[in-house]
Amino acid sequence: MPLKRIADSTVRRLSLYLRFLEEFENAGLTTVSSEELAARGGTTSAQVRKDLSFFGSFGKRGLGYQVGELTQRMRRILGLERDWRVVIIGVGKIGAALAQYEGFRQRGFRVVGLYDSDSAKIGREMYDLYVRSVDALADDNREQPVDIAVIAVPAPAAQRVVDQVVAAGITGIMSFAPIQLHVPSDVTLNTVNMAMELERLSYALSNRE
Amino acid sequence: MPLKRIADSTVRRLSLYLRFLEEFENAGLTTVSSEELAARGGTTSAQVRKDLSFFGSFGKRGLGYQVGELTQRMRRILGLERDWRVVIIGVGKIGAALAQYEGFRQRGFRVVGLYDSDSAKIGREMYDLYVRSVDALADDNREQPVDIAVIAVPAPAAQRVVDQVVAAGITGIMSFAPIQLHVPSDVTLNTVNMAMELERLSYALSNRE
DNA sequence: GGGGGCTTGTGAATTCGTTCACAAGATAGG
DNA sequence: CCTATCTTGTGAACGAATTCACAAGCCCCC
Ligand SMILES: NC(=O)c1ccc[n+]([C@@H]2O[C@H](COP(=O)([O-])OP(=O)(O)OC[C@H]3O[C@@H](n4cnc5c(N)ncnc54)[C@H](O)[C@@H]3O)[C@@H](O)[C@H]2O)c1
Ligand SMILES: NC(=O)c1ccc[n+]([C@@H]2O[C@H](COP(=O)([O-])OP(=O)(O)OC[C@H]3O[C@@H](n4cnc5c(N)ncnc54)[C@H](O)[C@@H]3O)[C@@H](O)[C@H]2O)c1
Repeated sequence: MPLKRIADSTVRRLSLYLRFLEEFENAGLTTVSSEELAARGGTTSAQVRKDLSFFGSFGKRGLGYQVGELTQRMRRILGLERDWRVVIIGVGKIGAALAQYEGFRQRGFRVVGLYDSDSAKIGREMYDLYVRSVDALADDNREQPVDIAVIAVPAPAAQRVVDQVVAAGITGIMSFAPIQLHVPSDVTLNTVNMAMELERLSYALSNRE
Repeated sequence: MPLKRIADSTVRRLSLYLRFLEEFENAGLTTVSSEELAARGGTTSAQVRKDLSFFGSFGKRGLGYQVGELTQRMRRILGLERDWRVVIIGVGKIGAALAQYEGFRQRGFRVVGLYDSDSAKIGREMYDLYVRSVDALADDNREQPVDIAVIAVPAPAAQRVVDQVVAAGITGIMSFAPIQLHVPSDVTLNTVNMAMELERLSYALSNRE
């Protein structure tokens, strides 16, 4: 739908707007202005309107936006009207936390598989799923396609695991390993690098006024 | 040291460069060019040189950069030459994963305290520390100042906890709660919002080619 | 010691993202 | 029906970040 490439910063804000809209919806409000949305998100009303304008024109001049309708539109734009089938690879400390995380399921990200290379874990039931060997991934994906693989293995193993995921035919990857990963251009990769986030904080704290 | 405000994107890249430099150091290389650094990080050599130029001029024309020296400089710039005292508030699934995470300590982020509001957890020893009540935070901080508080409590409790952290006099906060938090301007807040990251992935997958 | 080959450091040009500012609609009230 | 008020949607202006392009410096070798 969008005519030109949408900036990453815009997509992040859409995600925020959606959260605020859901709050407004829960609070029983039926209409909201760009000004009110902006106040919540620490941005400006012009920014909100510009962000939305890339995707169409959803409001009524003089009135604002219908909360229910805009919520629906945001969901569609972000691809949240469907369920996403997610597998977690590496059921260690962070993998286990993610497997149990309710916030994922709430947004339609369903964890449908856990994979590990540790034979002590393979075959065990954890969080209502049986942990499987990474070697089974390609076959499993053929049987029931997976949309997103979450990588939660130690950094030195991450590139190899990503290669296996790609070879299995999975085209969406979210990684928590603090390294730069390489994937073919038809695979979408998103890395959450907590080490980098902490270093960013360290920089900010070290260089205050 | 930097003459003007440094862009967030620049700081993120510095953090990447540091990681690559450490790899080069471990591999025994003594010298590196902006071209080589760029290749690793998926950026351009001009970008690398521009990023570094905000902080000084660290290379030798015709030769490149001394790996050891540049590593040192990066550490100093990012504020990683010292140890940071970190407390984790909310010892649930993600809080526990973070408390055990080696990647933090390796970079000088030392977890020195765990806090929770659950009386079943308070007083228990977990990961070599005794879990304490959040009410003790202000006193504890007076005794031994804390640099960074990691917020790992449920979203509805997060703003209240942040207010307690701020009241206790801690001025660096890293939050994992998927909501917009508000802090006074002398407190530095950094939020890692995994829900947003997943939605970003959802958007990208829904709008490919 | 001078020339050739590299690579840095940085203004200038360009691209990208945000903010401004206002015409175009919409509503409400007299 | 006309006016006052409100808020959207969007070109245009502005500002920030990236990329270009090249002079300046360094090393090596002949
Ligand atoms: N623990 C945290 O809070 C945290 C925070 C940020 C980032 N991370 C990153 O997440 C990743 C995992 O960290 P962790 O603390 O959960 O480590 P962990 O050691 O607790 O868990 C790693 C898991 O991956 C499995 N594994 C190892 N190699 C594998 C392979 N080739 N294929 C499949 N599974 C494999 C191990 O058996 C183990 O179960 C690391 O890259 C780490 O840097 C962790
Ligand atoms: N689990 C994950 O993988 C994950 C991923 C991303 C974000 N998060 C976010 O991290 C936060 C924690 O998630 P979780 O899954 O670890 O939840 P959890 O329920 O496992 O843990 C929450 C902990 O916080 C404690 N707590 C609650 N209120 C408190 C208060 N007022 N003061 C101090 N402690 C308090 C609870 O006792 C519990 O120990 C949530 O905001 C969640 O959205 C979790």
